[in-house]
Amino acid sequence: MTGTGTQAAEKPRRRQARGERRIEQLLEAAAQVFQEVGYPAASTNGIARAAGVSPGTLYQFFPNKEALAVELGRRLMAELEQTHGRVLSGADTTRPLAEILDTVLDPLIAFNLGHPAFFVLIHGPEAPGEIVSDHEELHAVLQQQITDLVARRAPDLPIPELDRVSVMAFAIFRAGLALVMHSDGAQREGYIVELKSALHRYLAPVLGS
Amino acid sequence: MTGTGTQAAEKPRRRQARGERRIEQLLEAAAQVFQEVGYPAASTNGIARAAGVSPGTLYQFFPNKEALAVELGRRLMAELEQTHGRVLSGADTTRPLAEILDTVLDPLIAFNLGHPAFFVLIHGPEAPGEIVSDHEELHAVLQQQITDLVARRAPDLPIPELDRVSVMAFAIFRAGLALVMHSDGAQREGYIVELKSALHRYLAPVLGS
DNA sequence: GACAAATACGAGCGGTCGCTCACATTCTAT
DNA sequence: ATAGAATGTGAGCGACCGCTCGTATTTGTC
Repeated sequence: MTGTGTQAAEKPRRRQARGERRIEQLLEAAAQVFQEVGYPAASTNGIARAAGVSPGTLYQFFPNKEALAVELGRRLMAELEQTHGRVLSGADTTRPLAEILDTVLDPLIAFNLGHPAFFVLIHGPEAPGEIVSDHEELHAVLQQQITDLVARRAPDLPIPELDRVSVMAFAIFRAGLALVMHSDGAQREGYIVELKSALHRYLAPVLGS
Repeated sequence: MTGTGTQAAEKPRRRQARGERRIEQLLEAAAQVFQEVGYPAASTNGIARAAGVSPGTLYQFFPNKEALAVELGRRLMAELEQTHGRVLSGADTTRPLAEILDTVLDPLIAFNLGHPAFFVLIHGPEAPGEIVSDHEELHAVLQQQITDLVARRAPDLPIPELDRVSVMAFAIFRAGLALVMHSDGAQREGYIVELKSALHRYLAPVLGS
C-alpha cells in the first residue's frame, strides 16, 4: 500500500519536511483550541496564532476550518486504534458482559481523557444546519463498531432492535463520558463506575450477563 | 425578599399592551429560530426579522440575546408545570418504578415534542466559555427536582451516591430524549420505550422495582 | 549560483454578528 | 389638546469571522 505512487497520484503536491512539521503544529494547536472553546467558537486565526504561524500559512495546508477538524479526527481515530488496539472490533464477545465493558470502556475513557479534542469531535456540532459530513463520520464509525459488537454478542437479535439498542448504548456512553470528562479526582472515578453500571444494567437483559 | 405586591419593584418600567404583545411575538420567534438553527447560531437580527420587527425593537424589550433565552426558558418551565402539574415533585414514590417512570417521562417527552425550543435550552450551549448562567439555571432546576425525587424514593441513600445516580439518570434522560426528538413515527416510539427501559434497568437496583 | 517550487507572512476583503442611536410614531394621562 | 412616555425604525458601528492574495523568504535540485 505504501508503494511508489499507487493511490496518492491524484495530488502530486510535493511536501517538504518543514511542511509536514507545520501540519503537526497546526493540528496540535487546533486540538488545543477545540478543547478550550469548542469547535464552533474556535477561530482559524486563533488556531494559527496558537500554532505560531500566520493565517495564510494555515490555509497553505488546510482548505478550510472543517478540513482541520476532519483530519484531526482521522488522526485521533488512527491513534486510538494504534495505542489501544482494535478496542471495539477486537473484543472477545464470549466473555462476561462486565468484562467486555471493562476492556472496551477503559481504553475509550483513557483515550478521551488523554485527548480531550476527541471528545469535542464526537459531540455533535450543535448547529443542525452545519455541513453534515463534519464530525458525522467519526460518529458513524464508532456507532457502527458498537453495533457490530452488539451483533456479535447477540446474533439472533432482530435488526431493528439491534440498531435501537446500539444507538441507545452509544448515547448512554457519550452522556456518561461527558460526566467523566467534566469531573475529576474521586468524583471522576465514581462516574466511571456509574457509567459502567448503567451500560451493564441496560445491556444485560439483551446480551446476557 | 422583594416585599409586598409585585416583585419587580426595582424596574418601574410601565408597559403598554402593545409592548406585552411584542414580547410574546419576540419570544415566539426566538423559540422558532432557536429550534431551527440552535442557540449559538441564532442571530438577534434574525429573531427580530422572524418576529416582523426591527432589531432596535428587540432591544427595547430584551437587553441582550441571553436575556431572550433566559426569559424563554422561564416561560417554558412555567408552562411545563402548569400544563402537566408538578410532574417531578408531585410523583407518588410509593408506586412501582415502571409506573413512576411513565408518569414522569411521558409528560416530559410530550412537552419537549410540543416545545422543541425547550429541548434546545436544556442542552448545554456547547461553548465552555459561555456566560455560565445561560441555560445553566434551567438545567440545575430540573437536576434538583430529579435528585429530590430519587431522595424521596430512597431516603437512606448516602448523599454522594444519591447525587451521582441522579446526575447520571438525568444524563441518560437527556441522551435518550435527543434520540426521541430526532426521530419520528415508529422509530420515535421505539426510542421512548428504549429510554424507559434504560432508566428502569439503571434505577431498579438502587430504587427497587 | 540559478531557478522554481514550497513555505510564510499579514493586511485586508466581504461578510455576519450583537447591539446602538438619532429620530419618527403611537399611546396614555392630564 | 398636549406633553411625555412607550414603542418603533433601520442604517450602521465596531468587532470578529473565515479566508485570500500579493509578496517575501526558504528550500531542494541542477
